[in-house]
Amino acid sequence: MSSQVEQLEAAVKAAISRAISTGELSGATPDTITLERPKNREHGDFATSVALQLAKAAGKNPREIAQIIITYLTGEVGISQLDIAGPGFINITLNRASQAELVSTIINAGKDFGQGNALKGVRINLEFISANPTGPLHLGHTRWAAVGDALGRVLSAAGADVSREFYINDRGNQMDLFGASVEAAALGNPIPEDGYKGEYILDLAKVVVTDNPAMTSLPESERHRAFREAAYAVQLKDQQRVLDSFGTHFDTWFSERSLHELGAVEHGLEKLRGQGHVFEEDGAIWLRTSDFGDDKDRVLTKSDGSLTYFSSDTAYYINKRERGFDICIYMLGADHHGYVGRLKAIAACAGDDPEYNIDVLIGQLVKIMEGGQEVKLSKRAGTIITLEELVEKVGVDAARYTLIRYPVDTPMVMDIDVLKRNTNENPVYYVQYAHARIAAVLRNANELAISVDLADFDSSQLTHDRENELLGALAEFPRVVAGAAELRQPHRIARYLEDLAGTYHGFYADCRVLPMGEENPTPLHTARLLLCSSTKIVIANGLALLGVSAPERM
RNA sequence: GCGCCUGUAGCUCAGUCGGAUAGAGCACCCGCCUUCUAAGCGGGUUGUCGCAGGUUCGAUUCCUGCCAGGCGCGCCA
Repeated sequence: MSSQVEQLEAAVKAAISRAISTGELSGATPDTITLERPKNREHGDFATSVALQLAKAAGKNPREIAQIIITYLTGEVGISQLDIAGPGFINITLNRASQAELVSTIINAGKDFGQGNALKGVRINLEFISANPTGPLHLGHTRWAAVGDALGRVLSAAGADVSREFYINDRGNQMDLFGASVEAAALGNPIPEDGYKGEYILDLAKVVVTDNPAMTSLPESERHRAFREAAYAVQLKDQQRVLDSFGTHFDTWFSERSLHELGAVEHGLEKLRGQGHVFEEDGAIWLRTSDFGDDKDRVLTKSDGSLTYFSSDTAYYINKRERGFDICIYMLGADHHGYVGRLKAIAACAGDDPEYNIDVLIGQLVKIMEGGQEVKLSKRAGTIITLEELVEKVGVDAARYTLIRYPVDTPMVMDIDVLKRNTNENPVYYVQYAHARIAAVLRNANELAISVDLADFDSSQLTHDRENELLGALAEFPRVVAGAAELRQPHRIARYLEDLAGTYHGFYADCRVLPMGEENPTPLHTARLLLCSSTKIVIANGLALLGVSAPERM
């Protein structure tokens, strides 16, 4: 079923085409018509500036063009009024009753309202967080834990086939250092100079030794390995537990080691060789990424024969593509933005289109305030804030919502004190409150035995300005979801929900929903209840896209 | 030096695939609960959209240069 907006767009396009075919307009019909919801309500339900855009090609005054379009648009189903305003805007006012049919659409669709097919058939690999399994997840990972998960939900809602992936960097020096640190802690030895010194290392050591008391008496070479593997397993499990309780779930936990064990690195190298971008120099094997915009070429195999981290990256990308993903999305922190060029170059070197097959999102860093002071984060000093601590302080909903509501390219500051408050400074409550409020109204209606049956819905009852405004906001939802998916910006969902909640609160203040006192239920009561019900669905669907709960009571 | 991001109200930030009077929350002032959740609603005050040019009917939005802040530029992982 096409949405109201799509129908309107088609109608405007058709009107222009007809005007062109009769010779009243010259030029071509634009591919897309932009319809926007005017900020000023006197400008109708929708407005379009096509007439202004066509002015040049048509060689006519924009207002004249608008007039011509209007003559062909008059009489379209659902349109009640057409006006020309300002330099040549066409303001469209919809027939209220036809707009109110949206209520039926939403209620019939239920959880599916907002789902679209803009990305239908597209297989997307969404990789985020991808932390080393050498410590707890901290604030730096938290933004992606929330935003990445929300983006996954949004992309799915737009019809994409999404797989969320966590790449485990379980190979290399860092792992050995990590193992050695835990081992030293268990044996009561000093932690190695450049090892891991957080307090959690001591806790890990205890857990590992408790689980395997015999481990400390193994021969040194075996002991080394045993500690590393045991600590790795415990730490990874801990990360998985924390993410699970945060509501962020992965389809695949992909181990870097497994990439090597499967021979994917050699396979990737062969594939790149076949594409002709691999060369040898100074005893090392290089990928000529500079052919595709990277600053410099990158080493795959060092002159001592060992593999670079970059070689894993290339192998991993090729592996993803061979698993059938069309688009690989990478979500990286700002401190890794220097990787964008080489990641894109990998795709190009593999013969792919770096503009389509790979999409790198860079998230600016998150600062945290507590007690009016910025909390300085330093791994070395041991002042890290973990995801788990943040959730303990402010709760999952507030943490997720706050992290998602800002575009990721804005550096953000989380104020712990504000997030603990149940006030409007904490917009998640504003949105959730609207949902709980509607739930209360619906419960009361149920007690009063007022019909909320769509069969009793009379759309012509909804004539109040507030009702119209609310309907307009509800109608926007599918576009917002599609836009958030296309632009990879889940924060748009949050902003929309805040706007919708505000519109609902305004409606609630001015439009009594339930009968008062001895008053008998009328069709207006039923119509308004159904309007409430559809608003509740949209808020719940929106919050679900963010992984935030929609409470029935607050 | 090169590259990426940011600069919008007193504060924290939206908005910008070019559009009609630039928005929200907080803060400050004033109203609204003897009937649905006041975690709410309504009203008032606040801006050289970093600076300077350019593109055009129209620029906060696009282009160029500059200024300021953050981050990054390894045969590290």
